[in-house]
Amino acid sequence: MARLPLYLRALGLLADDGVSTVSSEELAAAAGVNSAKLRKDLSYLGSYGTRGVGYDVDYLVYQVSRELGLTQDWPVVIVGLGHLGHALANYGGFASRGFAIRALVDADPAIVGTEVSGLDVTHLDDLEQVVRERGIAIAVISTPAQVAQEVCDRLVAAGVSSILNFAPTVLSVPEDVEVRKVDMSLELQILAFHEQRKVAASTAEVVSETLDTLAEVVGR
Amino acid sequence: MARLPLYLRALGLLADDGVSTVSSEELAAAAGVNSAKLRKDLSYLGSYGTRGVGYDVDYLVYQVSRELGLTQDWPVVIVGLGHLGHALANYGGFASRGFAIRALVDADPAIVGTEVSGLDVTHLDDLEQVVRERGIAIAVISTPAQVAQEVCDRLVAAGVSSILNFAPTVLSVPEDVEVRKVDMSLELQILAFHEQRKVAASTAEVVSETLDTLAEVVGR
DNA sequence: CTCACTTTGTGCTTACCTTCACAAGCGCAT
DNA sequence: ATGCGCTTGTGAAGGTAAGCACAAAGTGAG
Repeated sequence: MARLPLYLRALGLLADDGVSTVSSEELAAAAGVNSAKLRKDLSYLGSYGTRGVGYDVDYLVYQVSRELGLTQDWPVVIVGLGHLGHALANYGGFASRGFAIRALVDADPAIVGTEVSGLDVTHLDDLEQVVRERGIAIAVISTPAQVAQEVCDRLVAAGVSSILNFAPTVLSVPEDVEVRKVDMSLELQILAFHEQRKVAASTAEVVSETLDTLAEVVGR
Repeated sequence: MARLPLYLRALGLLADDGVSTVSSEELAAAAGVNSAKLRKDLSYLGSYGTRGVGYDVDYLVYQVSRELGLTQDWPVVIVGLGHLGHALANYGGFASRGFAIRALVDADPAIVGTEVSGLDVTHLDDLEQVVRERGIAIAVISTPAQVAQEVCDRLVAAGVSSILNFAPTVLSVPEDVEVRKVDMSLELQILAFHEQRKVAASTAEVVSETLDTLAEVVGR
């Protein structure tokens, strides 16, 4: 389930606060979901709760981590070191959540060879070699959209089977490869859509009120 | 619908290629969705297609943009100028898609007053003032998780009604405020989950094959 | 030991979303 | 003018997920 990481984060915060036991109600509130949904999700992993008491935080953290495959560190390559790639390379949230950035790759000669966040930047030409040598199964694509598909194809050919795509393109991959995409413009456009509807709604309200007033006046 | 931006991007690419008419089948392939779904989504906006022919690309771009509220430029504020905030401020994809970054806000005195991507960085203390003066309705939060809720509350109080949250926290807001979140670790964890299952599946396969072999041997 | 209280795990209903399949409509060739 | 082929728009079926509501199960006090 795609909500497990959310629960895991909430559990981590609780553990940091020294909480040892949590009810589905509390955890659901912390994760922003319905409590029945949370219990159903957790029951899918097995019966790790105690009726009348709740869930043991540490034990649940372990079980959820295990289910998510986070008991080991996954080696990750970041391809494309523009502003976004840099930000991702420097983002501390990865290391603390079971991911180890093991390679940085770019095509720009001005960047290749320099050190970013403690890692040497490798040239795109050596992509396959780096992926194979370092046993990388998960890749992050933060290149321009034009080259994203080509990079993707090469990653897949080199054995990568999970890709996180920040480029605004639809990537086509074999069905045994998992792709998730993050598109910031797209998210903003969805917000604009709702914003637009709010404005339209309030305009309609004003029009409606105006018409009511008119009707009153005419009715007199 | 949350897929309209996806269609819009595909349509933009087609328009750039000089394509004037497109069938639902082609557009669906370009956007990576089912053609029936696409037709139903578009029919919700009205009947803008011609049977036997398809959709006029330019006209459809206009209609979708209108529905998304992208015929005007939305002013946006970015709060938090760490690596990610910088990347967002420099991202060209916003301006070309109907968004104008009008303000950058941070709490770090070392950054306040400097210029990033052609805009002066304002101090967090002046957040409300900037939002009101520049008529900002959409905000991007790229601060550390600890201060995200506080920043969010202040934004809402200042009149912002749509928020794109990059901080790994669940924000609580009044129900008339729309929040969308982008959490990169979360996406990676979902990938790790699938990766994990692939490994588990292939291990199971090996075990199963081994058992088969054993059964054969024993059967002899 | 028993009873009252708490919280999990889950059967069932409801709502939504996806997809198939086809009638209706349009253009073009003859 | 007529018929053929293509594509849209949509009714209906199927599937999936959400949430209510309650039985089962555990705790602790008296």
